[in-house]
Amino acid sequence: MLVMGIVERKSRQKQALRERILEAARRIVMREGFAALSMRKIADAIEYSPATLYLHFASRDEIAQALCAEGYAQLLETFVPLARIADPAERLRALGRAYVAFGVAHPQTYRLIFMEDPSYTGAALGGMAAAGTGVSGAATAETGGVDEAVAIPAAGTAVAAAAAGTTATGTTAPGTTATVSPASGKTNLAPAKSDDDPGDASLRIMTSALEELKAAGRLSASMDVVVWAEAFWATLHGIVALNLTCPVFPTVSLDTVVGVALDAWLGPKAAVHSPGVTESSRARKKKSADASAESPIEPDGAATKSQTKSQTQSATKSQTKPATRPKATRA
Amino acid sequence: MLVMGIVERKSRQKQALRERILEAARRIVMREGFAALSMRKIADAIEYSPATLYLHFASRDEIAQALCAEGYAQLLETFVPLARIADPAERLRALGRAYVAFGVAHPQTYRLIFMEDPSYTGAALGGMAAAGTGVSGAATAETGGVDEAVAIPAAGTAVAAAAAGTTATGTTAPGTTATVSPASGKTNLAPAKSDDDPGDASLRIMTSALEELKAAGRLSASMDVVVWAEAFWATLHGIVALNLTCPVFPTVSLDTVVGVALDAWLGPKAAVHSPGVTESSRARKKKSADASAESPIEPDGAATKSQTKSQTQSATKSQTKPATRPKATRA
DNA sequence: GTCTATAAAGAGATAGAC
DNA sequence: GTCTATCTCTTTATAGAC
Repeated sequence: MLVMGIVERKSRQKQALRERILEAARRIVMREGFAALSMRKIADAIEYSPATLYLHFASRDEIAQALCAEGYAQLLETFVPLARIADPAERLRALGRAYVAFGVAHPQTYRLIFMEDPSYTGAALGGMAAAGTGVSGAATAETGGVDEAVAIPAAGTAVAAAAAGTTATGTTAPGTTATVSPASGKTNLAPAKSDDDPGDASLRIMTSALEELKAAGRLSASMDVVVWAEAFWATLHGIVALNLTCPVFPTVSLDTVVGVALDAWLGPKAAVHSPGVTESSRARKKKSADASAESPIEPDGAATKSQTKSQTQSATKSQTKPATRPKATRA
Repeated sequence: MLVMGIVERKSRQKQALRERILEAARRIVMREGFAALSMRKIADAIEYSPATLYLHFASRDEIAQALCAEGYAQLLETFVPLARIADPAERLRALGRAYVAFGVAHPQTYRLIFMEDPSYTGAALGGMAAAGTGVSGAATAETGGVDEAVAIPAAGTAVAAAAAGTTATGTTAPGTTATVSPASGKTNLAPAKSDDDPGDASLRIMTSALEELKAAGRLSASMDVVVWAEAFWATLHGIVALNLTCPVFPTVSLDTVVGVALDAWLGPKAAVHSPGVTESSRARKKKSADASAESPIEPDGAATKSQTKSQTQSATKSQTKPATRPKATRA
């Protein structure tokens, strides 16, 4: 039974190196963007030869997907505490603000998981995919189809599991699925929702809030929850994405834009109907940026926005078109 | 005076080749994505040597920016006819739908101009940049700052100019600024709005509609037009961007999501207040996808969505990580 | 398990002949 | 103006010695 221990030690060592690889990869992505991630750079960073990496990951892509999984878990994590907010509308507001704050705080991570490659983005959204399996037919337009009747306990379980396995800095959770294929290994993996998928869990947090909103009569009964949720998400994503890509996007403060968007979807604080409002309460105006506690945050490691811009840019290009830089050689 | 003619002929020939280069580049981008664009590929396509390209463009980047300018003009073009819609709310709805339709119909073009590189995205948005010059301070939060008082004729002029020089298929307009630096050569280029900038023109179309809306009392008087416009844009961008990047994004029909989003911002057809509604008219529900005339469109050249997905993906990777593909060699 | 060395492919950009 | 030839540099991934 001694060999057992040796085997385990070796296994631990192997795991440890795997961690180091991911850690280095994560740092590179955060500093220089995903496009600048190369096997060589990782190898240099951990002071191993490139060949060694292939003993732990079959390809660069597999590393990328592992990073994505981390990113999703990290995002989900920021949602978890907010799921306890009693009022569903306020909960959705908080989720929205947290979502944007996350994107702005971790631009490269956000880019990686939501703006880079469809296969990366799709990896953690298996649940949605399974539900709305078709491409864009008028399939689930009725009112159900997806997880209309999800109970919050289910979401809570999944959330807790995902959150537990992930540290605050985003280290890979042992239980987190790193590759795509063996999706769960926990419950059924083929047909419906994979149940411990971060994307799914987030979706459930949102839809359950929406269900409550609807049940409370604050959302038009005729509104399809899924449609609303997707449009709402798109709005948030648009704000983040533009902010990351368009140099001049929020001409005004980001908080202000987010506030207006939340008002548009949830009403200026009071009761909600279609996505409408009771027109009385507009004493708030654009001062809706009161929850500014979570907005001025340190970016991934890239400093403030204008810096992030040029930095990201040069970094990106240094890999998209890595070659030559002959001016440095020549001039 | 004969030499003049010869000079002109040569100049025409040079221009023609420049066109051919851009045309080839455009085709490559549309088919395989921007990441797959390389000088060699262009050279092969037009059957010239790579070196020749450098007589017309200083770098790959310059070609990319020329393509961006085309893309912006192309997008602006789709807006022009809609600027004549009388009702400002309906006009904004139409603009929104057209925007999304454009993004879906020309995924690679949209990616290039709005999702790729901040410098590309920023190139055509000089007007906005000039106005809100700072990065994100609470600068223009008051109510003006940008072009609050723009008249529609001004926009009309710029629009006409841009539209005239650009054919339906998106061929480079002779008058269109290809490089970044010589922004206009027409009016003042340094301080304020460059006036013939597509991004600016589009912005003006939108803000003027908003001004009318506000003047008609259908938009809360306290609402900052610029903020509203930016949030509205973000929503549309989010819908397009998610659709292009997230394999399963619109679980339901894209039109439905767009319709709900438009309702959220403009109200379900009737009068508008904050971004609210009169709660009466909800006989429409999600049947708001009546203007579906412009939605089922042929994509850039990439077929339907699911195909676009995998295709884009492999194409993208074929340049981001172009090397090796040794399985093909080996297996 | 880890390394060295290298294959195989591609990129952007330039020098200099014609 | 155009091409050939080349430089410099990058990448992923593997083979085989240790």
